Formats: sequence, C-alpha cells, structure tokens
Amino acid sequence: MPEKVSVRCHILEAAKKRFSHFGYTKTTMAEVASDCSMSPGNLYRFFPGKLDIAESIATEDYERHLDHLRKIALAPEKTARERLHELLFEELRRTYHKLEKDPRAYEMATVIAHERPKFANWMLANERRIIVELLDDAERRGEFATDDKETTAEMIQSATMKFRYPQLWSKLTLPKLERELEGVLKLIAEGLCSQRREQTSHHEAA
Amino acid sequence: MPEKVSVRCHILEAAKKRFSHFGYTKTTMAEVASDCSMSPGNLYRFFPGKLDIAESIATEDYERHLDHLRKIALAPEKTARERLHELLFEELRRTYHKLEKDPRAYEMATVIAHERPKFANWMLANERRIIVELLDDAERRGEFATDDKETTAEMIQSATMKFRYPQLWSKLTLPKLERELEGVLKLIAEGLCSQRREQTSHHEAA
DNA sequence: AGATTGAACGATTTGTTGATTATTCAGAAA
DNA sequence: TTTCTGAATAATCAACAAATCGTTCAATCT
Repeated sequence: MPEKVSVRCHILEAAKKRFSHFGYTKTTMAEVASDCSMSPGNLYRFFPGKLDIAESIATEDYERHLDHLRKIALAPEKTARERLHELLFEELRRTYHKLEKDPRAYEMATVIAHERPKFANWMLANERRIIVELLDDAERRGEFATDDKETTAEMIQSATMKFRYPQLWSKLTLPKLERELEGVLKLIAEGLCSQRREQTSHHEAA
Repeated sequence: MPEKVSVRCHILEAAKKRFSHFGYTKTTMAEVASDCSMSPGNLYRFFPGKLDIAESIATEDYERHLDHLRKIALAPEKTARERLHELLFEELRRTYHKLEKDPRAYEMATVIAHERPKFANWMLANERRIIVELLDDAERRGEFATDDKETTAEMIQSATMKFRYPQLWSKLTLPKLERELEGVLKLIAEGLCSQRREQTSHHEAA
C-alpha cells in the first residue's frame, strides 16, 4: 500500500500547521484528524500517538539542519579550526533564533526533550559523527592531533553544552553567548599549557 | 545591641533544622518563630523574608566550601594542572552528593536559584576569583600561558558548566560525569592544535 | 523611647469538581 | 477481508473555593 506514506505526510503537514499556529498542547488529535478528513481513531493507524507526530516533524526539520551542518564541516577551502568554529556557531544561532522568536517551537522542544529523552541523545550522536569526521580530516592535514577522535568529539560537546540549549541554561543574550563560545573554542583549540604559541589569528588554507 | 547577632543565629539554627527535616516549602515562618519562642512578626526584624533566611543558610554553608576550594587551589606542592583538576572535581562531587542524597537540599537549591538568580552569579564569581589566582600562580611557574586570566577563568567555567549543576542537566551517574570532566579538562589543558605534546601522564590526581 | 506581639490582609497553595482530550476498540463500511 | 469510524474510557487539565501561609502594622508591653 503506497497510500500509507502519502497519508502519513498529509497528517504530518496538517499537524505541522496546527502546531505552529496554536502550539502543541492547544491542538487536539480531533482537529488534526478533521483537517485530514478522517476520524481521530484513524490517526493511530499511522502514528502511535500525538507525541510521535511531533517527533516526526522535529526529526524531519532536524535532518535538514544536519545536512547543512555537514556541508559546513566539510567545506574544503577552510581550516579545520574555522570549520569547527562555524559548526558550533551555526548550531548556537539556529537554536537561539528558533526558540527565541517563536514560543511554539520552544514548547515543542521542551515537550519532546522531556518525554523523549532519547531524542536529544540521538541529535547529539549525529552531531558527534560530524565532529569526528572533521577531526579525522584535521589530522590528515596535520592541524589537530588527537588520539581518540570519538572521545575528543564527546568532550568538545561536553564543553560546549551551554551553547547547545542556550535558553534552558541562562538568560544570556546572543552576543554574549557568541563571545563566550568564541572564548571556549579558543581554549579548546589552543589549550592552557605553555607550549609554543603560534600566531592564532586565522590560518592560511592548506 | 550585641544581642541581635545571637538572635539571628538562633533563628538560622531553628530554620536550618526545620528546612532539613521537612523541606523549605513545608516549614512555616510561624513554626520557626515558635521554635525561637517568638512571634512570626518578630522574625522580620532580623530577616526581610523567608527566602533570605534560606539564602543566609546557603551562604554560610557555601563559604565553608569556598575555604576548602581555596586550600585546594593553593596547595603548594602540586602542579597547577593537578590543582585545577582537584578544584573542579571537588566541586562536582560536592554538588552531586549534596543534591543526590537529600531532596531537601535539592529543593532549597532550586528555589534559591530560581528566585535569586544573583546568588548563582555570586557563587560563580567567587570560584572564578580562585581560578584566576590559580592561573596567576601557574604563569609564575611557567606552567600555563594565558594573556587574560579573568577571561580564561570565565571560559573554564563555561566549558565545565555541565559539571557544576550535574543533575539539572543530565541524569548521568557520578562515575560517568567524572570521566567526562576528566576528558574536558584534558582538552582544556592540552588543546587540539598539533603542537609539541609533552608527556602528560605523570600528573595523576593523588 | 524601643521591642514585641498577633490579628488582619493579600497572595499562594490545596483540594475538588467538571470539562477536555488522548487513546482504544467494537462494530460499520469498503 | 481490510479500512475506517465514533462512542466509550481513562487520564489530564481548568476553574473555582477553601485553607494556608508570608508579611504587615496598629496596639501592647518593657
């Protein structure tokens, strides 16, 4: 039945409209069903529940974002450090703007984060994979030197946790957050130990 | 009137007992007053309100902890890196155990953090001062090389935010958190850039 | 005078009720 | 048969009432 996939999409579209206009909690399954000219009960043949509809919408949106991140991480003409910089900044800016400008997105994000803790882990794992690729490439170019890339990527994520859910943590403004991320990134890249310190303004492309 | 200070202490002690037995929200000003054999109204000659009593208790407790941290940060026979390590680990362990084992402490922490956002900032600033001292000392020894120590300290705090309020962020166990903090610390200390990498394994925490 | 009280006030919390809503499933429609 | 429906169910939410509690202050005590 190739119909199923298109019906699924139809439901997703209807729900997306409702969620973004009225919010997740304020839209009822009955409304979504009626938008699709079907009974509430029928929705459950396509999704296990309301939350799963929201999760599907979020997943779809997030995967577009992931593609974007991958492009940034693999931009060939830039240094690894520049790409790591852009990667983390892009992520900060995206979530900041998304959650700042519309309360609907914020509501959906908190609901999913709360009821589906695995979803956040899945996102982290995806981004980690990108960071690992970036580190691999950086090693090939001789820019970074790390033994265990998987672990290093995990630690980069730990250290930048504050910037991944900016408004859950602090009421800092975007410029302040950017300044801090800039500093943390510098710390990560150069380290504290007094080793030969090279000119740290940007490198030439190899 | 030298009585005032002792009465203040008396109130603080009574409140501390109540708070730790029954929790902040479940103890009433009337109860605290009666424990001190005075009327509820009289409490307000010593404290502006209930929250200020809680804040005073927290401050007292925290200042003991600060002294402890200062001792760690200035232990003369250890390297700066070892001391930074111990400093951050001590903080992680303290808050983890405090909030883990008793829900009363957790309640007080969240109430104060929520109603008195400046308090958290004050704590951060205090710890930052210690880190700055540590960095100063490290530079004197030639261990670390940082231009702006105030900013560097701020960035160290940013990067280790996840470990400062462990259970607000994640449901990770203490060992997992310790492993991560270990990794982040290594990242901060050594950096990503491929510079001369010295043997770092001889510094293990004692 | 200054120190203390406790009744009174308003805000917050708690308990209760009724309505909404997600989800199910026996049966109707295809 | 498979696909869908919509009334039934149980859980959650909203609204309102009652009670509780933090805080104030006019009156009382020392």
